[in-house]
Formats: sequence, C-alpha cells, structure tokens
Amino acid sequence: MPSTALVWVRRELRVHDHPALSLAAREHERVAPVFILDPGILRGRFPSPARAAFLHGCLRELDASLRGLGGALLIREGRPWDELPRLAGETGAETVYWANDVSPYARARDERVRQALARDGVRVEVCPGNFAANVGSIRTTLGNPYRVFTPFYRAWLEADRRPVEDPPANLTPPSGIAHGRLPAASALGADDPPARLVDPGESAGREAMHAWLAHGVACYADRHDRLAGGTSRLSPYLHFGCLSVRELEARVAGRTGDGAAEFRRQLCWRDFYAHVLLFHPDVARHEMQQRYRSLEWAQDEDLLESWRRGRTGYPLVDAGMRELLETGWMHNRARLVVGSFLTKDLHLDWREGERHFMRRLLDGDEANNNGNWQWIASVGTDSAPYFRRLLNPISQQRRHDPEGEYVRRWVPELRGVPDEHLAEPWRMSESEQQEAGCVIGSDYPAPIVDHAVERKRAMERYRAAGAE
DNA sequence: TTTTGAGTTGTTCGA
DNA sequence: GTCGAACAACTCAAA
Repeated sequence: MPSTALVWVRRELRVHDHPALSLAAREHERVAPVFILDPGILRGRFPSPARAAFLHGCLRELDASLRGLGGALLIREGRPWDELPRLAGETGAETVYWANDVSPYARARDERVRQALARDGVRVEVCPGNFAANVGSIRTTLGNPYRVFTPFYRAWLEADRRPVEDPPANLTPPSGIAHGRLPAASALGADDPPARLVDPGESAGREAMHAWLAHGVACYADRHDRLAGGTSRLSPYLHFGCLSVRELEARVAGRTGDGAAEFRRQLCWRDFYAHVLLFHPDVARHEMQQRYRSLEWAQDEDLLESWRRGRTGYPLVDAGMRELLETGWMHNRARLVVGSFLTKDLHLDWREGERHFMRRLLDGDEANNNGNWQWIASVGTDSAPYFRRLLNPISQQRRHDPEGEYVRRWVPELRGVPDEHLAEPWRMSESEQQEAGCVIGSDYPAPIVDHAVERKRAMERYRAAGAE
C-alpha cells in the first residue's frame, strides 16, 4: 500500500515555492491536492463577488498546472471538518498538509478539522503560510508579541527565513478518486464581479512579479505615492498565494537601493498585521486602543452610500472609490484618503469601511484590511496622534496627482475641468463650469460635507474620547 | 526596576 | 511664499 497524503489548499494557489505541496511530495508516494468550497467563507462574514471570480480563475489554472505535473486538483464542497476526514478515508491518506493562517475563522476551522482527523488517526502537518518570515515566532526580547511596527520590522529583518522551494517534479494521485467538478463562477458567489478584473492565476502573477522586478521596484521609493502609478499591484496575487511572498521577498532582499528596501519594508507590513491578528484576535471586531472603543460613530446610510458609490463631490475620494468598484483594487494612497474621509469627514464607523473594502477588494485580507482601517481611523497599533491621520483630500490630490491623471481616469465628468480647479471644482464660476462641461450639482455632485468644518468636529470627537 | 528613546504615510495657522 | 510651531501625551521595547 503506497503512502498517501492530502494537501489541503486554501490560499496557496500555486505550484512554485509551495511548502505543503513540496513536503507532501517528498514524503509520500501519492499526493492529492484538494480545494474545498467552504460555505463558511463563500457565504461567511466577508463574501465578495470580485474575489470569488478571481478565485475561480486561480483554481482553473492550478488544476491545469497540477495536471502538468501528473496530478490534479480535487474539488469538494462542504464543511472542511466533514470533507477532509471523508476524503482521507477514501484515499487512505495518513497525513493532511496545509499552510498556516491567522484569522480567527481560519484558526477555529483548522482546529476543528484537526480534531476530526485525529479521531480517525490521521496526522496533520501545518506548513508555513504565505508570509515572508514566521509571524508567530517573532517576539520581543521578553518573549512577548510586538505591538509596534518598527521594532517588529527590525526583528523581522533578522529573523530566519525558510528556503524557497522548487515545484515538485511530478505528482502521482491516488487511484480511483472522483475529482469533483469546479462549479461555474456564479456558484462561488461571483455574481456581478468588477468589469475590469486583473488576470487571475499563478502565471499572470509571476509575469506581473517579473515585470515589477525588472522595471518597477527600483523607483518604488520615489513613486509609490503617485496615484497614477508606482506601486507593484501584486496584492491580489499575494492574497491568494498565486505568488509566494517568500519568493518575492527573497528576490527583493538581494537588491540594493532605496526602492528595493522600501518595498521590502512594505512586505513586512503584511507580516506585521498577520502577527497582530494572530496574537490580538479581538482587533477583528474592536479597536486595538481601549480608549477609542468609546468613540461614537454617526449613522447615515445616505452619506455612506455616497462614499461607496464615489459621489462625495471630492474628486480624489470619488476617483478612489470608483477605481475600487470598477477593478476590485485601489491605490494605497487613495485608500488612505478615502479611509480618512469616511472616519473623519463623515464620522462613520471604520468597520463600515472595512466591510465595504472586504466586499470589493481582490486583495481583501482580514488581517491587512483590519490593520490598515484601524490605522487610518487612529484606533489601532499606531501611537501617532489622531491629527496626523486626518488627511485633507484637496491637498492630497494636489500633491499626489498634480496632473490630474488619476482623477480624470476614474471620474470622467471632470475630464474637461482645468488643472487649477480639479481639486476643488465647486469653486469654478458658472461660466467656467459651462466651459468645462461640468456643472456642479448636476454633472458632478457638490461636496456632501465641508472638510474644514468636519475636520474640526473630528478633532473634537477624538480629543474627547481620548481624554476619558 | 527604572530609564530612555522612539513611534509609516499630516495639516493648519500665523509670523 | 516660506517657515516653525502647535496639534498630546502615552506606551512600547530595549538597555
């Protein structure tokens, strides 16, 4: 009887540098990678048509890649703690391999699966997840988890890295097992996905990585804040594990220059927020900083919907929100501006922003999204004062999109507005509005709030909550 | 135990 | 237009 293993694939949708797949292939004669369509995720806390569509494309390609190695991807639908023991029984697998994950749902699910498999005498091997370093083992000198980024970053730079693995040379599947069919994308919840979705899958991800390493990363330090370009746009591939962040980081770590160093530092933020969620699972629902748990948030569905639709009357805010709706992605600088606007101009709960982003973002990742929302809402790990995170959407636009390329791309009503009015189109005279083909209040919304006024109110709200 | 240095990304106001 | 000050005080991490 040949030894058999299952590789439970969740967000490791690749064959390159896949620790669980490589280890299983080294240790067993027969290997069956399996993906389980889990209603706990597809219809769970943060369902997303965009990610469902992207996932569907990734799964198709992964199956093809595995077939190229002699294997195939098994598809099952149901709860993992039911499906994995059943499949282990059918295949005679003695070990199940998977990659570590940090979200509260993933950890509870994995524990339940582990217990179910243990009852059948099936061994579990947890392999490193898609992080550059081992986020669970980085500790302060006293052995505590970090709560501040910079000391974490220093330790992270020094931390051991696992080696980058080659894909297995070939795979032999267990015989006589039904593959299961990948249902149509709509069955995964991919109804009404964004119109302009980036190409899913490992090969597209690797192509994007190589292009970024060849042409982008060297200029990253100077250009990453430029709204019209300058970032890697690799985040969807990293979220779904089409790319190994360990491989990417290793390629960047060997380079000199500010761009490579700064980009590597940004990769560390992924690990940091995973580390935070792992050791402080409460942040999934509550502010990291106790004193801000008493902040009161406005409730106004009309304002919230204007923000979601990109109809606030502030061009940069609207450009960012529309980029998100149309593509499932948003430039990082725009994420900061729209986040500040939601929480400090509209005074709406950061969890509403978190939820909307999770619904729409291809890279929607619980740890990263939560950490960044808490950061821009000034309630998270960052100890800088709240007024340092209160961004002016007008000056941000002038600084980071001076030619208006980004705003004009995503807000077509404003294309005819001259540069000097593009950040504050409502200041145009009536004749200037006519000439620009953009009448404020009919072609493009008037500002839904006055930033100068709301800024003062936000300062007061935060000051009062912090002083309690 | 106590001390010390430091903390992603800003904005406004008035001289 | 440029520049410095004010916007607060606190907690983390290491020595």
